[in-house]
Amino acid sequence: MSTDLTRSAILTAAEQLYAERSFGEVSLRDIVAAAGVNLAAVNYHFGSKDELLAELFLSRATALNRERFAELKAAEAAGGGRTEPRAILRALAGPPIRWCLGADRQRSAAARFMTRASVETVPPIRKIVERDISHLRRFADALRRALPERDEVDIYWGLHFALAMIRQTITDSNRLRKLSGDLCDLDDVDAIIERIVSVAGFALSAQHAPTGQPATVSTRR
Amino acid sequence: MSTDLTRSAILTAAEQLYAERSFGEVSLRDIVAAAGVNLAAVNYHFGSKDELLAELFLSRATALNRERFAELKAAEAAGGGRTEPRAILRALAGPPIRWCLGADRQRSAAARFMTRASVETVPPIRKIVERDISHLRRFADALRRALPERDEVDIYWGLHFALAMIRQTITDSNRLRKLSGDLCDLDDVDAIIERIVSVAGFALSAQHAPTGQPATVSTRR
DNA sequence: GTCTATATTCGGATAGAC
DNA sequence: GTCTATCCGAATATAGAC
Repeated sequence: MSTDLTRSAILTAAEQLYAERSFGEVSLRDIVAAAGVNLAAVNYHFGSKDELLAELFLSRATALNRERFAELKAAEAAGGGRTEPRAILRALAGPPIRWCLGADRQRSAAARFMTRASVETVPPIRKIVERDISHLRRFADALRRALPERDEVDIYWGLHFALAMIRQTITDSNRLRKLSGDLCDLDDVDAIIERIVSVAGFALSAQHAPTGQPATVSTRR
Repeated sequence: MSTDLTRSAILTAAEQLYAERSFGEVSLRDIVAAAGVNLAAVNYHFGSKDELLAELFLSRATALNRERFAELKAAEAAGGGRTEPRAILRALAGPPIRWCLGADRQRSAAARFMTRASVETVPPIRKIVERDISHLRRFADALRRALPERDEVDIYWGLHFALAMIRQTITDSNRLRKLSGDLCDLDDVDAIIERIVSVAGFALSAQHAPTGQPATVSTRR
């Protein structure tokens, strides 16, 4: 391990390419060209293309989860007995949105890479993504404890929608910018996070009429 | 043209395979095997793999847009001068969600194929997807007319989030089912559409605090 | 229009020198 | 650990018989 320059050059180059094109469309030759290393180095360091992808994904997923959990724990600690649901949502949405829209280019690539990889059907990724459900469960549990009076179904749908907005904002922020004629400000990262938190919070907390009727709003706090 | 059985067999087989695996992972050999036709038939009928994909995507996108616009026009006609925003959102979310979660297997594959294809980086698709922004603009305009007092920015973000929830529900309904321990009922399609409409309606209509403070809800209707 | 057979390209992986 | 050269399989595309 240690500080292997070749190794990390491959990882960062692969991440940047995978952020914009799918797994099948990026060849090892593309990667080594971008990294400025030799073709054989990939197999030497990682064994195969699949294993390179798996290691990259696992590494980023671990880092993202660490950040999310740190914020979740902080929110739970700050809330004492009853954690604020919006603080939980903020711990979920904050890290990936800040990664994607923040100034750090590598972090931004990492966020886009991860959302792209999460729909990839390649075996090594599927396995890791499925294991990732357990991390979501931590957030679901936190929300259930924070909103014990709510129907569990609303909690899960709210989580589902929160993830939807996070993903869409990571993958399609450019379309939003174009569609809005640059009206939507994608530089104010905190405002975007609050917007997602606000909408997801509504999804969690409001009554959603089964059919036809408009939803009524239960004001909390 | 006419009723070419081979042609349509290829299209439906390709659609079903693309619904579950990405473009690069489905070979022409997979497609012709599933369709029960000869390998050379693809190039004879479509010219190339890319052109097959493009024709398939264009065909489905056209059908989906037709359905969405029919509902949009009906909503606008029913509303007279002032169209109900939720009816507009229903015209956006209803067709794809019904396709995906309804009983028609081919339609379901079509919905999943389209969301998968829309993130594909292959040239023929990119072109069509980008042209698709104009269809979204129709919905954005309808919402602007329906909510003239709202900040345009909220309209665009609401549309963005609506598309996010639609996409996530199409691609990740299984994860939701698993995460919720089968609590979330994915068979009640109308209830799901109403839930999306409800949350997207909130995104459109409520104040989203710039930072920190909880959002306040403006009750409509 | 449909088939078989084949040309051609491309990409992942590896052998073996240094 | 790094390089060159090469192998091998897979997949698209096509030529040409039927």
